[in-house]
Amino acid sequence: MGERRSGTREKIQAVAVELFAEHGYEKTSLREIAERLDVTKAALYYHFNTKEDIVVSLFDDLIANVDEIIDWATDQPRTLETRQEVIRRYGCVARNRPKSMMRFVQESKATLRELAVGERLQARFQTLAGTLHMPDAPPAEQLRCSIALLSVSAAPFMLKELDATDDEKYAAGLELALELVSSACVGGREPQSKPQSKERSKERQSTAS
Amino acid sequence: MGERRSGTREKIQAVAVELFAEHGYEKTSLREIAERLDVTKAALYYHFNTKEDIVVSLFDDLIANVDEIIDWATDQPRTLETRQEVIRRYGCVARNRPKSMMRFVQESKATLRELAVGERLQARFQTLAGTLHMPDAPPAEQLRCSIALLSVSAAPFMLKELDATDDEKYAAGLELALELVSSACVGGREPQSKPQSKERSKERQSTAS
DNA sequence: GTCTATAAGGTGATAGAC
DNA sequence: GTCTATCACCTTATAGAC
Repeated sequence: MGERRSGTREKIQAVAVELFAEHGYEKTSLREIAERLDVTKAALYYHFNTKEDIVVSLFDDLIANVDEIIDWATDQPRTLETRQEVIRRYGCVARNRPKSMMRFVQESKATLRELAVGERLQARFQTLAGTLHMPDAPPAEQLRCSIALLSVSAAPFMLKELDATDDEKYAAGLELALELVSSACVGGREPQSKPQSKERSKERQSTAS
Repeated sequence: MGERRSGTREKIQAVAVELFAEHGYEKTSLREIAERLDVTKAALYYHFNTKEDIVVSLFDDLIANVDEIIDWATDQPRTLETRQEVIRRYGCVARNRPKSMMRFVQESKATLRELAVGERLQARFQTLAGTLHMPDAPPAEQLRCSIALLSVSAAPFMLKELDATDDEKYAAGLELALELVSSACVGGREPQSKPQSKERSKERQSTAS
């Protein structure tokens, strides 16, 4: 289980995700990736069978990590605490990868949709968002949850023009995301006679960063 | 100024934006567009000089409409009312075009970035978001404003899985967007001693749809 | 305005030497 | 593991007839 490999595979992945995020998947040619690594195109084919396989390999552990969050959330009571923890965990997962990865996911959705691994990703995000609200929650509620996930993972490149550190931007995304899931009503209807309403008043500090 | 043309140009645009949004710009070939219209590739080149020109033409009046909102907002006092009106107007602009257009903008950002018209678009959105907060607003505040614009224009395809009409989804996006710009603090610091604080307590009805 | 025919170029991918 | 050389394919775009 040691690093017995030369690490070329990982270098290919790192360069690829960077170029895919910046210029898009289709416009990034294997020639371009190879040139950046000072190898030839053919060398890439020793490590990956196809161009698409590079993308698939990129998202393998992201998907696994999201699945872990989903599994955890499914076993928890649907409380405010749980929703906040889902946001925090997803924020950690997003932060623990190259920034360009979430950027690729967010800014090349049309491409990823064609790639089948994109469908898998999309399904996970859908399910993850589903853990943040009741199944029959109203549209605005469901939208709020999807946007909370976006906020906690996409802040650094949504605030690209802003002069601040990535840390500050991630913190801002987390702050907003927590606010979004906290103002959410738990059930499908207005939260006025539900027993869950006991959780609805103990928050409102930001816990940013 | 009448419709003296055969309308082929408009048909090309309509088909193109649909395919670009669904499969992405690069993966949509001119052959594919032509086939859908039962013409040949060469016919497209009578109406547009290049493939990129089709995209440019697509966004011409969207950009013009956004500019109008920016111009209007610039002349207004930076009040809550103004911010809400910006959201409403942008929501109208987004609704008044094919749904696939905003989808293309949101889901093919990497591609559009390479297309130069994408840079123009992006600059407009940046400026429009800037009208929703003070120049030195904290990161979370700026993020909230960007996300409000996203919410009001992207709800129908962000809620793709949801079983509801587009009208309901647009309404949900508007509701959330208004909430986001309403909970925003006006200045760069906490709103406690600013004179603008008089506007900060007359809202909190949703005015959805 | 639309067609047929074709040019020019880049792409993903493979074969086989080292 | 990486190379050279090559392939088949598809693309955008153009020329010129009708």
